[in-house]
Amino acid sequence: MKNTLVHRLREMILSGELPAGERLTEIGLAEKLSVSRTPVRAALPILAADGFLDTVGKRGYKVRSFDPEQSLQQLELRSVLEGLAARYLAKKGPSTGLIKEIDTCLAEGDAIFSKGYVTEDDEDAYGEMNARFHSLIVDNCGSKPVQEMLAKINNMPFIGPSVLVFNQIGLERAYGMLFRAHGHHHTLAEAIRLGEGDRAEAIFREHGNTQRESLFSRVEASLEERS
Amino acid sequence: MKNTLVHRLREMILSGELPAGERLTEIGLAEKLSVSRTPVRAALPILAADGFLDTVGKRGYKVRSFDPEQSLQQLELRSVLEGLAARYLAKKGPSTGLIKEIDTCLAEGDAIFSKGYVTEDDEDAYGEMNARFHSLIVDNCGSKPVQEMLAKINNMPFIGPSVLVFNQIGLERAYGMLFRAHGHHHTLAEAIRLGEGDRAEAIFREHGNTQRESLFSRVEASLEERS
DNA sequence: CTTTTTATTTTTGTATACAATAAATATCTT
DNA sequence: AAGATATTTATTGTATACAAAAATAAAAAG
Repeated sequence: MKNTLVHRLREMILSGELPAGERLTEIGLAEKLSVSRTPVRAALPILAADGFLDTVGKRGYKVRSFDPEQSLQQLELRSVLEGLAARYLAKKGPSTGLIKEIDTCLAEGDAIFSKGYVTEDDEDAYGEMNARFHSLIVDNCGSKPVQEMLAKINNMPFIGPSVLVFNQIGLERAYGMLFRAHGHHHTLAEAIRLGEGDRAEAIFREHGNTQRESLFSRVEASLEERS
Repeated sequence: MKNTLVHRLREMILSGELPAGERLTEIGLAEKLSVSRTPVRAALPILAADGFLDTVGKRGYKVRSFDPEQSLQQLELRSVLEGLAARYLAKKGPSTGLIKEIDTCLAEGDAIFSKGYVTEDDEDAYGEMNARFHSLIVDNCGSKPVQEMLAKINNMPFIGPSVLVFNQIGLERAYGMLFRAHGHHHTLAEAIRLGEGDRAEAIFREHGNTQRESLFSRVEASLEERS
């Protein structure tokens, strides 16, 4: 993304500087950000389309309130779409180059878990690999509409890959969770190789439950933080 | 929608006045439409987000080329999401009021097909009822993310409910197609009533194939038209 | 005192001017 | 003449002024 202003506003919303429910006027934001109305006018519809803002009547926007239930639904939606992508990929059959890249991801994960525990550094490495693995599936599924939808979902608040951080839940718990998720990666890769579309889709849907667990932890942590 | 300019541009794209691949500059469009750059500047990102335009580099947009394959993928994506909505609805159980509204749709459809044939007027009535039926499922599925995604898909070119018109394929063929689709509605309603989420989802996915057939016909017709 | 109408204020919609940047062309050096 | 560099041109980014519309407040009528 190039537009720096939508990023600034995203951060302000996620950090709570712009609290949920707050009404946003072009003039007010322009003054607060020391720019003219024109760029904020360009940024607001984008943020609304990304799910950060709600339109209030036909006049202006307000910060969308954070709804944990809705975040879970977003997460599930992503799993469904990724499942569909996996089905497509299994159906058409992955290229040999793609299989190699997938195997690289699997090997990296195996290396991490072979120790029997995970460190904080491992989490970063796993997160990077995990994102790459998912991208491999989605980018090669052959359906641009699915890709674009997933890109939008990944831009939505609270569920993008970047927030799947595990450092708030304890390393022991993270180990089990990540290990299980990595197991899904293995079985998914197998299903794709074998051309088993139904199975690939089912695995990815179940895979989402792992992420859901992580989000629950995150919500709990953020709630404790505010008390 | 309020923004009349995006509508005008949509029409110009769909009608071919702005041919696929054409580069769009703010100043050029502003002159052609006799407005200033400001409103077109607001409209272009919206059209891009809706899938009518592609970004060319970091500088401007071009009209996205019409790809039949991609339209089919969009259609399938919609079926998958509607299937998910149907699953949700079946899982949580529909309210009695909702069941009544669904039954009303079913009865309207039955009345249309009881004659054994369809007229052009019937097509309008069926189309209206069909849209209402689908809305009932989606609006009551309980997942705002799914609803918003479907709203976006319905805004995309060539697959919105409004283009599911059948007057180009002959009334005999339309009868069979619509009758089959209506049968899906019946079985779907039953699955929802019985709380059979898996079945509801499967039916709606299959339901999409009917629409796919209609789109094929439409594409053929539009290709013949241009020759 | 309530309701309707009118005036005021707030906020968004549009137009235009200017600045910044990327693309294209021309110029210069070797 | 080829490549690199400067200059020009085209196009988007930003700021500001003004117009239109909507919300709010005030005033008048019943």
